[in-house]
Amino acid sequence: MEHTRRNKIVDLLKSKDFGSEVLVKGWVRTKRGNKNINFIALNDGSVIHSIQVVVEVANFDENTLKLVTTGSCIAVKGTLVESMGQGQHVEIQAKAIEVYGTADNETYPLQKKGHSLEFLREIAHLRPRTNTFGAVLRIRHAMAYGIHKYFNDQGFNYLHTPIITGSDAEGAGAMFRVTALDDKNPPMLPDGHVDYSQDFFGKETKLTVSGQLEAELGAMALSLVYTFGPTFRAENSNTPRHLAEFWMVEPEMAFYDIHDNMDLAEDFLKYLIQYALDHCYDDLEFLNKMYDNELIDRLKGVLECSFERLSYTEAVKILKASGQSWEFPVDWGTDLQAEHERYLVEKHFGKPVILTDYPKEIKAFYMKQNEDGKTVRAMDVLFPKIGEIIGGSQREENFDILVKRIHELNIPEKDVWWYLDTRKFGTAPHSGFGLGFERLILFVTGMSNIRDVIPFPRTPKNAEF
RNA sequence: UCCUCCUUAGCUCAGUUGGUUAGAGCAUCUGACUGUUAAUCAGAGGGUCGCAAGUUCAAGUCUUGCAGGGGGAGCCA
Repeated sequence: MEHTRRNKIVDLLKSKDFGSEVLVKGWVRTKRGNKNINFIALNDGSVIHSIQVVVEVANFDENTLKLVTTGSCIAVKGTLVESMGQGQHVEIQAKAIEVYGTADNETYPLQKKGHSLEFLREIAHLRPRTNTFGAVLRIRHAMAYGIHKYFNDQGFNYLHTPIITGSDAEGAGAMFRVTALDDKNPPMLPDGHVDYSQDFFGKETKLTVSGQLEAELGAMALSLVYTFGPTFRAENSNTPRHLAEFWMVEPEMAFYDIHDNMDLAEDFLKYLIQYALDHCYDDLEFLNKMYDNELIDRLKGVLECSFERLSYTEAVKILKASGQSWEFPVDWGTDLQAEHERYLVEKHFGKPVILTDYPKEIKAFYMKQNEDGKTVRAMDVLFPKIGEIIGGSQREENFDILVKRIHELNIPEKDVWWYLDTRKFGTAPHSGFGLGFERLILFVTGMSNIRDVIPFPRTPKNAEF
């Protein structure tokens, strides 16, 4: 049995090659039947559907069949036939079964019946074997591939930015420290602080919160670059939209202004959603049926509309004129709250919204300042259900203005000298944005908790598996 | 981190104003059934009621603390 190439279930389910000999290997979802005939639903993860294996009990060793239980892993050699039953077109008449791995029914946690997502989070090592997580993980893969394909086709270069960083300049949140010092007896300075000059890198280092600053360095040579890698935030965020370890996509484009940036963001998101509909329809259909009846309609809706683009200032006017009562008051100069963003996206416009030109005080130092002296060329893409999916901006390319802003915010110039050098030598107008990969997967799958769209979520108080 | 709700069988949950031996469905096990579709039917086993303390003649039920989880908020992607 080992020497024959196995057939993938995704291919067999589409096959009309009845009578051919096939070999399938996978995990048993259910076995049912009577003392004469058994039906095994076998899944190998190649597709959400299982294939039905028909077993004439008389032809098999009773002890072998006893080991074929929900969760066990088996290989089946048999004949592909047209199904006599109602639920499927093809099935396999089994000739030989080899059990690779048993799964004790008394202790195997996954049942034939549905489980709560909360319970499955506690057994994240086994949840990929469920229909739901199979679907989510296949979609996640397709989106990762689609991202690379999109940027490659557009002439972007995939730039690997560092995971370990010595700069704390992004200001995107609390960071995890990286150290090789003895945690029981670290070298100390006279002032009582740890002496990181004796650490592995000779300075204090952290896990990155963003690859953007380094991506800008790449864009100042290759014109079009993007990063796609893990990102870490040590914030104590306990929400269905935050992870301590997540994946972020950050394109950075020389010679793009804020409008080019918005065009790219919109086209990029639509491409990915179309890619999911084209390549993951079975999985989307399952998720649409089981979790979110409006999922596929919502995805198609995004493709059909053009994103509403307006300035922060205009948004504030709309919110003030809305007559809604807010938990947090709307006022020019304060950041918009989730309730405000939701109103704009879900009630007022009923489609994705791109907000631009925010007050500079509530945005990062590197964003390009407008002539009004008050706002910066930021752009946030807001999506229904999940809120901010993309945050980006045109970058400040003027050396003097950027240095002045850095001083205003008390960012040590010595930490970002290399970043400032790009504005000193051959500076160029440029733009970029960050897409939270898991937030994209949330939107595309219709899942409602970000912990269910990454295989092994890292959140406060949880680094299991 | 804040607000709020939850924690009872392997899973999902019910459990009345505090009162005898804590229930159901599914799962598991045993048996029946010649093609099933979350198979069906019959029977059986399965519980430190999250942990700790308190109130009470009596606590799954009331109080306090702790832990874990859900939802909302903040931080953000």
